[in-house]
Amino acid sequence: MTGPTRAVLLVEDDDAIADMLRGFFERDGYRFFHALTGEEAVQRLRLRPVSAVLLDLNLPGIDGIETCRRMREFSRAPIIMLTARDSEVDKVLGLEMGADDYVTKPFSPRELMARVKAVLRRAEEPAAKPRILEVQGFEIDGGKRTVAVPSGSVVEPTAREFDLLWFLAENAGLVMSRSQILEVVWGYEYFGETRTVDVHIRQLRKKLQG
Amino acid sequence: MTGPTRAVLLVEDDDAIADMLRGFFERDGYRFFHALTGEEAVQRLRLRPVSAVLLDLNLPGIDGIETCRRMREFSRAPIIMLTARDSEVDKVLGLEMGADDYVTKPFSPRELMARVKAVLRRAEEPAAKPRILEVQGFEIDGGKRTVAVPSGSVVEPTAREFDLLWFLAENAGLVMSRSQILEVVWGYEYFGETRTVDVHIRQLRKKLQG
DNA sequence: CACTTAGTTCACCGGTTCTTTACAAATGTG
DNA sequence: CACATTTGTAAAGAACCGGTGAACTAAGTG
Repeated sequence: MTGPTRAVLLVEDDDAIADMLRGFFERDGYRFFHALTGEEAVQRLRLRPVSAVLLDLNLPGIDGIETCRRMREFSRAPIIMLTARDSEVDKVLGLEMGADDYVTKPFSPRELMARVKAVLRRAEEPAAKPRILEVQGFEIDGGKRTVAVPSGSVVEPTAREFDLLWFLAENAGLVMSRSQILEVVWGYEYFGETRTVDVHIRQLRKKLQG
Repeated sequence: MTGPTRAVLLVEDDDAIADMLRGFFERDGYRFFHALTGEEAVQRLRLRPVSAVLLDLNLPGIDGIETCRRMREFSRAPIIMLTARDSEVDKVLGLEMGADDYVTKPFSPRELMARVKAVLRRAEEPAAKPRILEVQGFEIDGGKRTVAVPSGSVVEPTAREFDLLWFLAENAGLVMSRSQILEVVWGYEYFGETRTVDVHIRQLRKKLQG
């Protein structure tokens, strides 16, 4: 779970389906973007890379296959296609076009999320390793999610606190605005107060001195 | 992966799928053979042994199950079945017939290749060494699938419980999220509730403190 | 069939964590 | 200095999380 927040881009013209999926993904800690058309999706993907694309094949305007092709011109993001049952033709076409997986409608949200996870895992596997950051005498253990402070004692921050510390330590020396921190640590779709950061910082300072 | 070139034999009556898979496998350094019918596949396998057989269940002429049976009469090559969704009957039958794994359609080529690799790996390490993990006074016996607790008594967890314990013990000290645990212990395609993990953990704790 | 066991899901509770808010202190600016 | 802006602190309520009992399903057994 360490590492950057995961984001998915859904390309789907049915708002009801999109809203439903948004719920599931956000509850699971993903950032969720929704594009109504293929053109919009391609444009979005150019602007902000995501961890995976969920691509409905039945789209107004350019269809899913074409969308997939255009995306593949510049992005290697995993693409999961959402297809109607039994459309074998589309399936083969889609896979040739560079899709990574398929889910046939109707699908359960859980199944879809499992596929997304499988795809992400495959993509992330080579790199995934528990790291340890050393900053100013602090040893921040991403595996144990603990911090060894200079005095010798070991602190166990809460989840948010640790994510926050990890982010700051990764970019040690760089000045980060509150909204930058919120974006990365809390997730891009978080609309909370920026002062929340202050409170967590304070909590961290308290825990890390001593 | 030292040794002879890896070769797979696909038994599949759909040329489009076959061509698509050929691309994936050959790009990955496999030799790729394609048979359209069960009879043809059996004959091929007699002539030239392969590292793995990918066997579509829906075949003209003799079906996948029968093909599998005939192959097993003379070959121990790993067989991966390609089945339509929801054909539980076939699945069980296939595994009883001696298949090593199965993949439900539609599948992603990458998923299929991952399965092939897994099967090959298993085949190459014939004697799965029964290991024993020692963590915090617990002796976890992967062969017997039992646990000797510090007090001296020996516990026999259920299958899931043991797999869960084994995974945690292998990564002793590391913090694992529920979804990480689900992915590894339950399997990548598991769609269940994350709280299931809690319940099994509780059960383990109960059994291990004694 | 009744009965057992394993596995999964759910609802609830109590404690922790997170977020917001309000205000004080510090800092910047004319 | 007077004022605005930013930062630190404390407290309180909301939201969340982990532990638990229990219901339920599925599979195996006598």
